[in-house]
Amino acid sequence: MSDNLRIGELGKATGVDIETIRYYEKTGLLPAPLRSANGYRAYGAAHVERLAFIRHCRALDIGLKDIKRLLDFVAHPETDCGDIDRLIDTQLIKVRARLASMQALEQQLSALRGRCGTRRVAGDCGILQELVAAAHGEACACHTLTSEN
Amino acid sequence: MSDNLRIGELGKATGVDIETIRYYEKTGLLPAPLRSANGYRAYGAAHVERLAFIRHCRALDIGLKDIKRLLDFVAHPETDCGDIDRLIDTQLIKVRARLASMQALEQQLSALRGRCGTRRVAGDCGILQELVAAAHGEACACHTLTSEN
DNA sequence: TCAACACCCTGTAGCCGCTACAGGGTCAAG
DNA sequence: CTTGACCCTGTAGCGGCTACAGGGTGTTGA
Repeated sequence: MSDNLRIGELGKATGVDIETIRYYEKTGLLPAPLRSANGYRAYGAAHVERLAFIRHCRALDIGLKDIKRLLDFVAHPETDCGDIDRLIDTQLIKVRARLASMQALEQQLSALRGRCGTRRVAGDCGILQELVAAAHGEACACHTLTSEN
Repeated sequence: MSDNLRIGELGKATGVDIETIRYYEKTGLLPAPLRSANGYRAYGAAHVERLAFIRHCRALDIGLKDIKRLLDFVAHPETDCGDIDRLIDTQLIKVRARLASMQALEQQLSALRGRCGTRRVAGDCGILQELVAAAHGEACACHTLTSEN
């Protein structure tokens, strides 16, 4: 049913941009499909499935290399699955760390926005003053924030 | 006092990598310093200040272009400060949007991790099964999550 | 005296995950 | 027979660094 799709149709079916699909092919993430007589790519159901999987993982912010690893696991179900746990764990740790630093960031920024007075020129701007001052202050919370990621 | 610093010293003083400092110079964010007789860059107090400001803004995840704009405001205090408000506002909106999608992400991932059973091969892995299934499911929350940023 | 070492220089290429062209071909409808 | 939507390849660019290669400088200690 979902056979012999052209790239645009595959894109619509999975919600992935055409250029991105070609990029995935180039990097080996999505196998090169057959070609129809005119040279157009002709995708089958397996491609739809695989691309949907990729997109789902990307939505989970999993890197392309890790997605490749996961796809290898799918292809070789006899492998030890502990690696999958670890992959997801690592991902979770990464995400939580970023989450924490984003929260700190949000605090800083909304505090900053609160500094804006009613003056109309940059010289009197509370935000700017705060930014300049904070760049000096060693006690600023965001200085411990930089060694994230 | 903090005059005639070499690039390594400036780096230490501000916590910015040497290569990054040179990159900032190349992109015009940090003005090119004088050179000492041997051709080494010789930084002054103004550079320390400016670089600290840049670093602080980067910690707030403000883009280099916007930092340039802020520095222009600092240099021209007579400008209308409404633009600064708007810049910070935009930044805050960006950060909050990302924060929300990161939170959704964290939920997804920790749910995923919970799916891991005690099986030892990838074929039985609950995480992998969930990922494959979720890629199909249109009802999956993370599909609405992709149009973030 | 001279070798080891830390530091500096320029320039270029690579990272990730796309995105945006340029410059062409294919094909169905009006 | 022309318009327009779609497809092709290939390359370059984005942001914000990071990592070389291939060289020079300057201090320290054997």
